Amino acid sequence: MLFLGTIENKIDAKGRVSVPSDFRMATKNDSFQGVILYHSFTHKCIEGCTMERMEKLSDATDNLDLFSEENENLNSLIFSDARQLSFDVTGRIVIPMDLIEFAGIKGNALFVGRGKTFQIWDKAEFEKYQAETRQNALKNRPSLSFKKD
Amino acid sequence: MLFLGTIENKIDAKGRVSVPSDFRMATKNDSFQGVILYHSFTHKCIEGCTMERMEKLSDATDNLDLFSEENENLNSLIFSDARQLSFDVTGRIVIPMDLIEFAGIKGNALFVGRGKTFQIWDKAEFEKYQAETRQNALKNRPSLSFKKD
DNA sequence: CATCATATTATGGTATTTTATGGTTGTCAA
DNA sequence: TTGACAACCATAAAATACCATAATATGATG
Repeated sequence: MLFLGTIENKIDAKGRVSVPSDFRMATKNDSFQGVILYHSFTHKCIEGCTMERMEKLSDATDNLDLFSEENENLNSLIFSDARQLSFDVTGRIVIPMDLIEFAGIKGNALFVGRGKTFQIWDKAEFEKYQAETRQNALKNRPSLSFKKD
Repeated sequence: MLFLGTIENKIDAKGRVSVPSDFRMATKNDSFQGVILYHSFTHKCIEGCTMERMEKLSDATDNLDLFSEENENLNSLIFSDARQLSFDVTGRIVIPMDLIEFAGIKGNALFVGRGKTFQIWDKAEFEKYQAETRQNALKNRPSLSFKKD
């Protein structure tokens, strides 16, 4: 299953927030009932995925030379920064404060589906980002077509 | 299976509408019993497809590259706008209000088969669209015109 | 061919469950 | 002991499951 759609939920003072129902459903077949969060390398937002995908990433980096510089960087950048957050009984997680601050989130969190991954934005920041990139993305729209079905 | 034909069904006040039987049949072998809807990038209508197709699209654009901004923007545009809607026991879905408003649908929804995808139109809007494209087609295909004797 | 029976679909209304959210309490470790 | 954090209630609103019926198609039979 995929992370689809855009949902806005409130974050309380403790950083507690409901993960959208559809997003939770997207992980219901996984052994780990929760999500992995880490800061985005390209935008002012939090990125998230399933544990399953993290393991896939790990397998991909395993193919690199153990002592290569690349491997060192990837491991330190991705895995050291990632936190696993499990859902509580009502479907909430507690987002660590440093991630909330990194994304500039105040009060409300925007969950943005991206297929295999998702992002968590401050609403205002997301609108700023969209204004900048939407037209560019539309220009590249022809590349969206399938090569083969 | 393909989405074929054009069927008109009623939408109630909650946005609830029966998906045409033939369209439901087109998804009967999929694991997700429902459809994915998103707003058209080119027309005043809603577009739809199966979850299977979405996953194919995800596989095509997913390259595990955490640092590619282009990849990020592209994924955002498609997946952040998509909603997964499962059929209820009688074969209905609830179309989100913002999509209904985007397409200008009032009362009745026109399901238009397009093979691997389909569209949902307001009837009047669809007829307007058809009239426009017919004229364009005529303009661009002078070879169709009859010779006067 | 007309008519009746049956199955499927479409539609409307209501009841129940799920979700999101806030607040409180318990617990473990620094 | 106190501060951080997880577990535990409680509740309003929203979503969806449920039930009943109408409309349509399908098919059998005399």
